[in-house]
Amino acid sequence: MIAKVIVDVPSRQTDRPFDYEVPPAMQDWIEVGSRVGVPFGGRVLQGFVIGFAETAGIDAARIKPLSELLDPVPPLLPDLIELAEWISDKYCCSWIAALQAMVPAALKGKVQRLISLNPEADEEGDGLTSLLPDELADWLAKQGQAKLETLQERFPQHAAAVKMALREGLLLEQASIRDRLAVRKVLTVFPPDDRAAAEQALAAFPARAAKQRELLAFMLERGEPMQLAAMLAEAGGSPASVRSLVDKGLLGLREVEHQRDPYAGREFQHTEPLPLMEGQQAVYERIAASVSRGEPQAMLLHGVTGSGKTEVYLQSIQHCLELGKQAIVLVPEISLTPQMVERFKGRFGDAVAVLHSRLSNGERYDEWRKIRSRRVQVAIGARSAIFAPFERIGLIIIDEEHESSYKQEESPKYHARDVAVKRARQHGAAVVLGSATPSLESFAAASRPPAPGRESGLLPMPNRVGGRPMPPVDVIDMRAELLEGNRSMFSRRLHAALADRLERGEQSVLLLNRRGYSTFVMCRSCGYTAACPHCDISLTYHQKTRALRCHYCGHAELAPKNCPSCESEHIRYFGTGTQKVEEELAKLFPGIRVIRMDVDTTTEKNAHEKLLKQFGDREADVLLGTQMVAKGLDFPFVTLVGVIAADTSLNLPDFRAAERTFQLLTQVAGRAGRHHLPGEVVVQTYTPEHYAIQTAQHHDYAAFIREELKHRGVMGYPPFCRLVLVTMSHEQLAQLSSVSEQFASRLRELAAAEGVLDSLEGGSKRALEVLGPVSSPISRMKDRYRFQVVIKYRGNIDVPELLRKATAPFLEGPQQKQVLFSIDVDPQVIL
DNA sequence: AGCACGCCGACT
DNA sequence: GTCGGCGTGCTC
Repeated sequence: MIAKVIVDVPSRQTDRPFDYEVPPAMQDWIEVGSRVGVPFGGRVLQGFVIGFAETAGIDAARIKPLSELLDPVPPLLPDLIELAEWISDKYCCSWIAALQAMVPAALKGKVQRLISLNPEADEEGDGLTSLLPDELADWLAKQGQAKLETLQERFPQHAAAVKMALREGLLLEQASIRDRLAVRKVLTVFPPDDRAAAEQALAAFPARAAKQRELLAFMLERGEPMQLAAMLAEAGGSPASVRSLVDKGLLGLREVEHQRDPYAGREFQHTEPLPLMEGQQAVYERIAASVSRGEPQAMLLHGVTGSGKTEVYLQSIQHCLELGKQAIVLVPEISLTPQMVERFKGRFGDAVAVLHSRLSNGERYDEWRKIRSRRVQVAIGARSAIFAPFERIGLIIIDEEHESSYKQEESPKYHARDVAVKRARQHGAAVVLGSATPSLESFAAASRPPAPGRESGLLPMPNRVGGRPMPPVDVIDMRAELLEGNRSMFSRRLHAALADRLERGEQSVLLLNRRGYSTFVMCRSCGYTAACPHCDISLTYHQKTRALRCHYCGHAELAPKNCPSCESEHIRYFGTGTQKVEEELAKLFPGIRVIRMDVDTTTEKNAHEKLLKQFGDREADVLLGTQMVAKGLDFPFVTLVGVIAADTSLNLPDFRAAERTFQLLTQVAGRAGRHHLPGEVVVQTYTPEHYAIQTAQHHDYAAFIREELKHRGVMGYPPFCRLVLVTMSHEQLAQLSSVSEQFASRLRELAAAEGVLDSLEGGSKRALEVLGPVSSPISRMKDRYRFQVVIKYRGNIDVPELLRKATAPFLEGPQQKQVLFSIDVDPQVIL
């Protein structure tokens, strides 16, 4: 039997299955999805089995056997192997990158070399064994085998002898894959097996062994195993006293597998399904019916903020579980807050696994294993939770589906929404995309007339729970404020509204809608800005270390006191802006309590949650922050939302700028007046006439979509076409320029040969345009210049295949001199 | 990615 | 004359 294995080497040349012989002993254990150790080019590597064959595709003499099977239960399932192939094809990434994205990092095995004595050495009696230092040989004989590193540490002086012994076969080296982090083991103390004997011994204990006596008595009374650390903390004593009790055979001490549960010991208030409102009920029934049918279907749940989407999710999942199927819930990382987790844990208790980026590798591995071992039926998590290894998925929910964080920016550059649709097709599952502000792509897809006999995929929930009105939105023209002599960053309207909330003891949320979060350095006298010497980008200032750091390559330098260019002292560090707003607030409203949420205040672990909790407990009057305050917060005493400068995101040179602004304004406006107190929203802007702001003001998604679709149609952007961004990079500008030109023209030739090279403005069903090459927005990174080509196309065109053909000639020859190609299918940002 | 095999400079 | 530089190419 031959196993087809993808080896863990991130290189284009090895991105294909390699054939290995399956040793007979492994045959009943190995499956598609198994993780194996394989000999590869003189060393042992990790790989994944993607299939089997009777015979190998190459000369039988070259086939090697698999060296080990790494897990009794394969970490991947055949459907995920198939999905990995689909991802590698669609997103032009290596197979191994796609596979690796599906398993927790803890399973990325490392090679470990084990050294042992060769029992057959010196049978000829040539005396070679005497060359091995006795202390080393004795130690090894006792150990059985040892890690190479341990050997090196212990016998640094015997390097030559060890090398010789390995060469001569006195020592054997065995390479093996060890997980980065296996199951965590905890030293656990066990009460005596023989109670009577222990009690006797206790009575006979010498008086000076008081501590041992005490410990033994403690364990006898407890009668059940206890973690060593916990026991010592509770009963006092030292590990030595435990050790001697163990040596006397009175206590047991063993390593026990410890299951980490980040939510252990936390009580979750159990909740019952709430009665659904009319609008919710209709949507629920549609979803439930779809889950019951078991046919793949994607639906767009378009529900305004506060319409009760989460309750619909919960009951739909309930229905899915009752059918004996599993459910996956994706939420943006930022809204995976304790509030959210609580709602799911409260309804489904221990049937939920939670996967988010704050987990340690070990914790994530444990949550993942709960899924793999069928101990849970619901997985809730960020983007990568779409790969939860369930076997019968009935429902996949993607909350806030318009969020750009569903697109992974590193390879594999997949979009969780598209992967979800593919995975649902494999399982016959329903996909529910939920949003108050659906992406244009999803809206367009859901609005297409349904196939005959099928219902539309659009599920509207236009009303808020309890009939609460949407908060009124005031748009303030900051140009007029300035004309009338108000040079403050707060309009008179916002100032008055804030004063009013303070007086009434209600809370406010202030959003500083700034691009990025970085702080940069500029000289006010000559205009010098600190830039990275390796990248075409400003350095960001880090308060803690007083260092200037490059976000892209990690370059760091000490922040200068004087301008390096003109020696002036007028060098200034420009913060996120939130600091400035905070200062201004303190000046205008003495005694105001402000919680600032930006990169500076949320770098610490759990800082995010802590700050939100403080705000929820009404320890502050104002929550001031960047985009992160816009999402998913639900605080009853928030009655004012202020947006300090709505245009900053509008003016970005990106085709989604208007969409992002509309989404942000709508989301943040939805934070106000969610409960009994009525809310209001104040939006400050320099372009009040812009349709994104106008439509957000009137909570009019339909009007926004109409206008935005018009623009996208004229400009030729999604959803009217699809995009692929190809970025090329090289140290030498001339070489890059030449290759990128050749690549673009080759791409055009290939498209023309396929008969698809055509302006998108023409009426043909299949059309493809190649734009560029042009310099990338970040024109140099890590000492490499960057050029990009954008492909726009519509219709059924195999662009990945086209790209494979187009890049092929540039991937030959010496690799180090090559132009590097990076392909981003459906990019979020092209600028 | 590594590791081995293969052609040209500074050493015993 | 050899040791070793890392360029190039392969890994079932």
